[in-house]
Amino acid sequence: MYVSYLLDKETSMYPGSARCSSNNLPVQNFVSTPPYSDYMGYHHVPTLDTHGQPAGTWGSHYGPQREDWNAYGPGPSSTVAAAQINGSSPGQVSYSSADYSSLHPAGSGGLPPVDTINTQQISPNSQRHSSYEWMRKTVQSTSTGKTRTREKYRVVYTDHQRLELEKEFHYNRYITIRRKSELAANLRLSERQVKIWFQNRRAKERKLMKKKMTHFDGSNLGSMQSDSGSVSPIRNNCIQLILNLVQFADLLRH
DNA sequence: TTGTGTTTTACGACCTCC
DNA sequence: GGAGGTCGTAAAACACAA
Repeated sequence: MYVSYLLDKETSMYPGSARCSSNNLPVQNFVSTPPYSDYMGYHHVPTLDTHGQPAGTWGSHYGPQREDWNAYGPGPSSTVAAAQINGSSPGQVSYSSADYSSLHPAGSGGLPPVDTINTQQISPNSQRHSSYEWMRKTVQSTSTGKTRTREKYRVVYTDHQRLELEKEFHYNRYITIRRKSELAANLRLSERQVKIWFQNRRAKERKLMKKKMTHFDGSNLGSMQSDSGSVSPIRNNCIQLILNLVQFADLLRH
């Protein structure tokens, strides 16, 4: 599920409704959030933004992060391998209860615990990924001689992970250290992954803005609607559904 | 089915700031 | 010196036309 992708009318990205229609995203995924009325406007708020959550609602679960995946050591890779064996995607790494409990103490608030959501249900990854040959690959070296991560060159984040990251991005283009820790713990990503995701997301937005500006310079207002010229009705319905759910969640919160 | 273009993770190089 | 920023890029994942 791509909230911003849907909201920013970037139809070149996953045109149609393949992802949207394939996700039976439960309502609880849409945690109470204000409408993204100011989206696309940069509003860097360097101060801590708890998004209306009482400070510390997530508890002190700043346990050992999977920072850098232990330098690609045996730890994460073993869990990834287990995920592969179980048929789940790398982005849906199943952690041992010990790992999970260290990151998710009972009663922690904030984002909904990932395990409350059937990730197999909300993510199409299980359908997308039929080949995990990369697991067997040895260390790859590019033409420049650079080595790449052997264990996991690139994982595909679950829709839930991306949704939460996107939501956070809507609040702030720049994530605070604390929010990064919270988000990483709740999404079971490393802080490094969260940081890089935000970097890439900002780069993407700059790219989109640049693209739209070039279209705008050509006084082609029609192109602002869609790069492909038309918007799928199903996609429009998905957008409307998401907006309705966000507003509904906001109403419930108040 | 396959070729091709796009998007998504992840990294390195380089820069700035504290 | 470390953290985190941008920028450029590699390569996997994905969508889609032919």
